[in-house]
Amino acid sequence: MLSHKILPNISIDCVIFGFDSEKLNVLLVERELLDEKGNVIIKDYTLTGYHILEDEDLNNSAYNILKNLTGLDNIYLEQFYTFGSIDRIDEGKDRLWQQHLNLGFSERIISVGYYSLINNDKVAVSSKDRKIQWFPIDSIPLLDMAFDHKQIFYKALDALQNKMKLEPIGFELLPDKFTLTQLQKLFESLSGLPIEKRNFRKKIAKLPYIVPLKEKQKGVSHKPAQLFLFSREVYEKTRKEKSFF
Amino acid sequence: MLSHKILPNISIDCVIFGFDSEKLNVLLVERELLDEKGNVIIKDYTLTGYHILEDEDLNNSAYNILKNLTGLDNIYLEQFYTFGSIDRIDEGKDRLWQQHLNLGFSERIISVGYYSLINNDKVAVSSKDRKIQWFPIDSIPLLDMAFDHKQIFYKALDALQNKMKLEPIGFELLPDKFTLTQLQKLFESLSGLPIEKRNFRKKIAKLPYIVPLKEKQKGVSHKPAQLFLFSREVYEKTRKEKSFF
DNA sequence: GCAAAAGTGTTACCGGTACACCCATGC
DNA sequence: GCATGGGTGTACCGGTAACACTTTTGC
Repeated sequence: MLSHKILPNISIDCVIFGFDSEKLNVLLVERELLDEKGNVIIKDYTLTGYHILEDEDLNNSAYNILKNLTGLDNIYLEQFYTFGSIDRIDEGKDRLWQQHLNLGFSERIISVGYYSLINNDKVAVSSKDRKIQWFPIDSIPLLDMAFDHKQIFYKALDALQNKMKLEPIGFELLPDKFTLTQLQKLFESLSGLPIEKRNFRKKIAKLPYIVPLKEKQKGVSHKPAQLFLFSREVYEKTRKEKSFF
Repeated sequence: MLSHKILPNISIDCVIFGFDSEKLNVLLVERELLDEKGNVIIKDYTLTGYHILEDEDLNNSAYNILKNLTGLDNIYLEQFYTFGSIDRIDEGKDRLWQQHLNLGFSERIISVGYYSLINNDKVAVSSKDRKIQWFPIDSIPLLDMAFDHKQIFYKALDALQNKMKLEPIGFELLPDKFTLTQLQKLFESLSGLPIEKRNFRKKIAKLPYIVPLKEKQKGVSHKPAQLFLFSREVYEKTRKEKSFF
C-alpha cells in the first residue's frame, strides 16, 4: 500500500507524442480559469504531470500518470531531462493559477521530464473531467502554454530526435502492422526532413528487424501495400554499435 | 544573496571524468567510518554531490559543486539522468552512515546526475579535508561504492558514449593543444574499442573544426608530433545533422 | 645507430544518393 | 479507364576498412 503523502518539491511532466499516419502530435490538457462573472482569465495548455508519492519509484510514478490518462499498459516511456530553473513559474498567470488551486505547491518545484510514444489509434483518450486534445507539433510555436511547458516540449522533441539517431525508435507510434509509407512519413515527421522513397526502402530492406509479413493492406482504392512488423527481439540480437563521428 | 535553506528531497551527484593521455578516469571521494576503537566499519567511495538551495538554479548548483571541488571555471557539464528509485539507499552501510552524520536526510531523496569532463592536468585537486582520488574507469567494477553511485557512474558513462556519437565531445578532456595520438587514445578510452591509426587520421583531416597548428610537440625523445586545436566556433558553423539509421 | 613514436598511400568494398517509370486496386 | 499510392533498378561517388613502411627526433 502506497502512502498518499507527496514529495513537496518534485513533480513529473510527461510529453506524450502520438502519430496519426500523417503527422506527429502531442497530447495537451486545457487549463482554464474563470473569474466570478464567468470571464476567461486564463486559457492555455499544459503537459500532463503530477507529483510523486514519498514511497513511489520515480519511473513508476510517470508510468502511472500515463496509465491513468490513457488506460494503456506497456507504454514506451523515456526520461529525458530534469527542469530546475528558479523561474519555471511565470509570475502572472501561473501564480494566479496556483492561488486559485490553493494547493500549497507554490514553492520551488523541480520537474522530471518524460516523453512517451503512443499510437494514436490505441488511445481512446478518456478525458474524464479535463479537456484533453492532440495538437500537431507544427502548431506548438503559436500555442499558449503554462509554466515552462513549451520549453519542456521542445527539449523532449530534441531528445526524441537524438534518440532516433542512436536506435530504431518510434515504432510504438505506428500500428503493430504498418506499411513502408507509414514508416517513411513517421520518420519524416520526426526529423522534419523529406526522405527519398526508393533509397528509404532499400535501407529498410537491409534491416533484419523490420519484418515483411505475407499480409497486405485491405480496402484501399489503390494497389494495396505490404505490411511490416518491427521485431524488437531481432533488433536486440543483431544490434551493432556505431562508431564515432 | 542565496538562502541557505536546502530542498529536502533533492540532491545532485556529479560524475567527473578526467583523461591523463592514456586512460579515462573518474574522480571519487573516500567515505570512511570508524567505530569508537578506531576500527574501520565503512570504507568505500562516493561521487561528489550536494543538496541544492531553495533559491538556486539546478544547473548552477551542479556548477558550484564542481567549482568548489576543482577551483575551475567553465567546466563542461551535462545533466544526464535523474535517479529516483525507492531503494537508492542500502539498508546496511548507507543507513549507518546517515545515522552517523545525523543530518536528517534519511528520507527519500531524488538525485539529479551530471557528468563533467575535465583535463586532468588542469585539476590540482584541492582535497581540503576529504580524500579525493582519480580512478581508472577499468577499476570501477571491483570498487566498493556508496549508495547507488556505481549505477549512476555506469549511466553517466553510457550517456557520455551516446553523446559522442552525436557530437564531437570530449575535447575538454585534452590539453588545449593536443596531438592526434592523444586524441585517438581518448576516443579509444571512451569507446572501449581500438581504432586504426591511418584511417583515424584521414577522418580527422576532413573535419574542419580540428585545426592543425604550426607548433610541434617539444622535449620528446622521438619525432615530435604536430599539435592541433579543437575549434568550437568552426564546429558550430559547419555542423551538419546526420540522418537516421 | 637505435629506440620510439610520427606520419603517410593504395586498393577493395559498401553504403549513400540521385533519379523515372510501371503496377495493382477501387470506383 | 482513370486516379491513387505501391513498388522497383542502375550508375556514380564518397566513405570505410584493411594493410606496412619510411621519417624524425633524443639519447
